[in-house]
Amino acid sequence: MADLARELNVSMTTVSRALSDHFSIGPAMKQKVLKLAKKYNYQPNRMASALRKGKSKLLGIVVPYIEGRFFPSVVHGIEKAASKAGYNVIICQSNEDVAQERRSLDSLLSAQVAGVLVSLSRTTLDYRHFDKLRARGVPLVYFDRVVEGESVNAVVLDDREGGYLSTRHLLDQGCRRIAHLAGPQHLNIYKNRRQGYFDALREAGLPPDEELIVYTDMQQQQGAEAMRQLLAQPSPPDAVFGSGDYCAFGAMQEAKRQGLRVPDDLAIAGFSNESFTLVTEPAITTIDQRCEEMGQAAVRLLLEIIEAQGTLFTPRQVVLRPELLVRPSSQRRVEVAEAVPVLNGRMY
Amino acid sequence: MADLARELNVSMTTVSRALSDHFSIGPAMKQKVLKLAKKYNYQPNRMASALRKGKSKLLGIVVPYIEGRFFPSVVHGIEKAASKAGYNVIICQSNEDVAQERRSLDSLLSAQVAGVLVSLSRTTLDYRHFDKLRARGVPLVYFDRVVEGESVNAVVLDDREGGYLSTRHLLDQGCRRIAHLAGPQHLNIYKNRRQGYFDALREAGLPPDEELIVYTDMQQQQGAEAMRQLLAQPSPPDAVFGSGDYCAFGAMQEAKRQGLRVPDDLAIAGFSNESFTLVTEPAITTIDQRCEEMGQAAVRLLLEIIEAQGTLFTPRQVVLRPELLVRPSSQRRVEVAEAVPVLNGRMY
DNA sequence: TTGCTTCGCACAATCGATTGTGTAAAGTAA
DNA sequence: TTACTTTACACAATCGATTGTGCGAAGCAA
Repeated sequence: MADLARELNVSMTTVSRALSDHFSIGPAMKQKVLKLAKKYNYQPNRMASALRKGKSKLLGIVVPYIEGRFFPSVVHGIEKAASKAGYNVIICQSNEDVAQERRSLDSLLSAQVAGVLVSLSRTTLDYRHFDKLRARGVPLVYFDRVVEGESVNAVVLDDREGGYLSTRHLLDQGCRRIAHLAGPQHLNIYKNRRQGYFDALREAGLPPDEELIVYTDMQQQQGAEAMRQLLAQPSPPDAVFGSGDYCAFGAMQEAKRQGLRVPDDLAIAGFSNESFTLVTEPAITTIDQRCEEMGQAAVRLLLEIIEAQGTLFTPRQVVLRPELLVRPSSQRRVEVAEAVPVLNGRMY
Repeated sequence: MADLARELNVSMTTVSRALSDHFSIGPAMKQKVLKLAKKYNYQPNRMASALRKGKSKLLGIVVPYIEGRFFPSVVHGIEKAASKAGYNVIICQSNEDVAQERRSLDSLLSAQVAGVLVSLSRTTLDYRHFDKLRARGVPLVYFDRVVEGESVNAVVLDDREGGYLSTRHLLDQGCRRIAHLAGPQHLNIYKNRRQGYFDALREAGLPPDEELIVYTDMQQQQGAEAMRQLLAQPSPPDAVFGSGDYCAFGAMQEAKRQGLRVPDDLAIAGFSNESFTLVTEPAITTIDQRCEEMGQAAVRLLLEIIEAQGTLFTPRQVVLRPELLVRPSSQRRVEVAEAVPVLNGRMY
């Protein structure tokens, strides 16, 4: 910037203000500065700017990990929306570990991020480390795995609705003994999926049966294990709603291994729309989580808060509607033309 | 920092030097400063530090996208290694578009990153925009999709070896007319996979047959289309080596649709170890790309260059060995016990 | 005690951009 | 022409941490 100022025989003040379109700079001068800046391909030092202004153009993300289908897609959406708004994103993985989550937050704070997007680690039971953000005036938006309540900003999928839609669909297929593979209940998402399951059953006049609910850590093996358990019961289920695709798949494998036909003897539905659900045989009915929209919605909300800095901002919770994807693993009633499944993931 | 200095009745100089363990500060004072810093939970402003020192603790990543299996896993490895070394990573997506790749670089430069990791966009044919990095003294390491040559730092999978291993394996299974679904040849990875295919054929004394090579954009549909084309030939192939899992899967679907048995009538091998390859029927033989190792290796190399700043650093190319994963889609000879496939992806 | 080295710390400039305040010059109204 | 407003820009302080230089005090040998 000093070079530009020298060459134009003006002060750095003028250059700075010309570049930021300040009213006190004449249009002629603005043009000259802009042209020269382009000529020299001038790029402002954002650190210096951030230091002086106290606000950077950086957003922080803290996710449990960047693998599988869900988080990468959300991050994809976040980065897309953020870069469109002129922000860069710093990404941190908590690896499902509170301590690392805490460290990530510290790291983001010292990097002077303008705001933070968080999806809680599985081991986070105490939320005090997030207070530091508030104390420093750094806006926070949770997504997917959130702290529940009216006082936080959050973007979530309506997991209850997802659980409801899946269970309702299984009921519609004529299933009456629907088992549920539940996930860790301290995470809002799994709790809500289970709630949706309950709601659909109640609506159908079926009493919930604790025998039909198995708590798992969502892994494929545990799904298989749960299935063994369920099939050993005197009156085994005629359908399974898994809180995740991996455990649903494990359950399906075990059922097939034991000679059951899917969906005729046992209908199966999962959750998350993992890409592999499309290529299993049969393809697994699942719930799409609107990953990319979730990322974009989270960024929109965060930027809104950032722009409202100073003003009081009433915390808001954005709820996205899940989409039920009906596939052969649960389709008992309607005989559909066998569609060739097309993976819409990225090829490589 | 000013607060600490005031409370201890020393200068900020002393505080700063005590915290960075400078020799000119006495051990007693160091202890006092450290203790007070801990008490007040002091966190240095990394922007200010970076501004003064001219070097930040930020690394930039530019990838085509963050979806599918490959890039998220690499990014996962990068973030893991970087955070262990005290760095944060800023992530940018080029969306397979040169213009956006260019913008991403500018953005990272103005964020004053200490180094950049790049995987080229599919549309990048001209590499001049990377010169700006060199001009500004910002180290650059390419990974996977690289600019070829001895003069750049790069971490790649030995794609040629991968292609060789796959083709060799198919030959070992008794296949003699092995088709190849090739990818865009201006990307090193696809060119090399094809080269490995050629090498294996030559080694086996088989002349390459242009009729058996179909150029695709790696999508599932194009794989199916290619298969139709190949099966319509007078002497159709008895095996297919796809440059990617998606197109290999497309090919397999089409073959099955036309009544061929896999692997008996047609053996199939893909590339990338996409998670879905484990659950197709039959599961698809593929090549694991060592995604996470690639990310970690790239960070190691980049940090080495950063630390060697000033010193002359001879560009280095790191080559990772691919791993052939033999699965039923290509296993003609040996009858193996049917293993239950276990997805080791992240559940959700 | 003198002279010299070493230790421990402070002063002040610096990184690059921003911004409140001050001030000429130009323009306007009376 | 005088008085006043507006325009266009410069000065200098500032954000928070770092660092070359300088200086007093303590330690040591002679």
